[in-house]
Amino acid sequence: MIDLAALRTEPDRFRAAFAARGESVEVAGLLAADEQVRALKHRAETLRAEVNAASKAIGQAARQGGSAVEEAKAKARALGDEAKRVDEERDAAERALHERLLVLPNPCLAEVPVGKDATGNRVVAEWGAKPAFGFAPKAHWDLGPALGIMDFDRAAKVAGSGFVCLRGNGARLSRALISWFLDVHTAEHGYQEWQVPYLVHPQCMVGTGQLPKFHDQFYACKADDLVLIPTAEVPVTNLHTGEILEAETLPLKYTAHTPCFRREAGAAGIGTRGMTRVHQFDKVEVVWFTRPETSAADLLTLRGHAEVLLQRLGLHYRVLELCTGDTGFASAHTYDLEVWSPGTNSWLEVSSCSIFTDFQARRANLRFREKGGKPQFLHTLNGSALALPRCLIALLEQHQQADGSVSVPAPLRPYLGGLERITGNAAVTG
RNA sequence: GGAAAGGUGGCAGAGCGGUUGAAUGCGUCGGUUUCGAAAACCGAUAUGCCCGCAAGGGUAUCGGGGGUUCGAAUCCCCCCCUUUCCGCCA
Repeated sequence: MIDLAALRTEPDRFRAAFAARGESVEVAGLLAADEQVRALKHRAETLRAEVNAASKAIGQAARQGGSAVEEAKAKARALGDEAKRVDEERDAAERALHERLLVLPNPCLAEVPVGKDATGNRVVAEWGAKPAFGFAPKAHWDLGPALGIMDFDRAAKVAGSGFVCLRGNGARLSRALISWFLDVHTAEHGYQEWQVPYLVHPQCMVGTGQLPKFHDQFYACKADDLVLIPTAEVPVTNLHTGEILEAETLPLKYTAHTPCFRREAGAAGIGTRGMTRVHQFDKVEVVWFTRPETSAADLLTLRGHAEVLLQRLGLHYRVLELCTGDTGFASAHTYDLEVWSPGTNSWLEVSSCSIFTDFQARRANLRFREKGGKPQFLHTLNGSALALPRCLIALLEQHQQADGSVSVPAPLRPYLGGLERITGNAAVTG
């Protein structure tokens, strides 16, 4: 959520920021509504002060056995009714304004390139090179089933389209990636590992920015008023809701592996073959709660934590800096990591690293305090490190061999009992 | 799911219709004392919003929401959470 006080003092900055995102926002209307709310608030509080003073006087008079008590009560009652009426008016106006604020996106940082859509994104780094094959590389939807490690048909049987089963060494490889990611983050990058709920209160989704605007993008359990998380970002970012953290504890760096559930409404048909876009996938996420002064630099550090994983897996990838028109609703600056998929001849997003400035902190009420200072909103950052299915796709496709087998990158071998190569497993291909 | 007991400031824990934003203790911070420290003593110590240059003032908040009342942490209703017991169960 944006800072209303800031909107008041520099409306033009916000106008420009919204325009850069391609959003038309009626700033003047917002300011007028804000003005109205403030006026109502002032009136309501003034009236309430009068009621409180009258009540206090009645209490004193009653104790002294005054005679005018009944008369004073009637007067106070009338005053109280008026105060209540104005307060209800104030409440309605305040709610309406709040709803309008909740659908406003976060202004992007000044250095973010201005652009209309994905075509305005810039490639800012590229690592490795496209692997050269002496044969026609296969796509994972051929490779996986042939190796008996991926099963789309049976997933469809139990859950419909948009799901995948991993099997045997496929399942084990996925588990190895998760464990290795978490181990690197906790042992080398200073993160603390969490296991968190996969079902959360809708309010958490407001905190991170998915609600109220993107309500059709995730699964909801209406009977229990809970939603399935679309990313670990949601439960992890909301962990410290309502708390005031001591400044010296920052940055808090958390990592969590969770499944992620996404309806992908409206995405049917585009790039949905195989497991590039599925309704359920695993992901290791990293989240920072940090100070405003360091957050911009922290984003690069966080991005590095995701990149090093791809490097050690020997996977060719590139880094995209998203332009204003393609940056997500809550983010102020985003880098996407895209890994090369030779089988589909395309780049696949395996990580999105973002700084949210104080946007989520305002929504989720995340604050910190310097010693002796006032509480202030902290900054949140997060990134995938990394998303499993697309890592798996790139790994299989980039490391595939002429005979259809796949070589296992060295860091993962200890997690696979020393396995160096995945070959067809006759025992489970039935 | 059933029964019971609870949810009060950073923590512990009083308060159960009238200057109670809330006793007391602990913790924390500042001061006195000390060569220094401990102890002791003195003082300070919630958050949001509004008005104000400030000092300060106002308002709201005692799990959440509604109600009764001139006035609610205190009374009533609904919901949530915690603990214990029973049931069920990985």
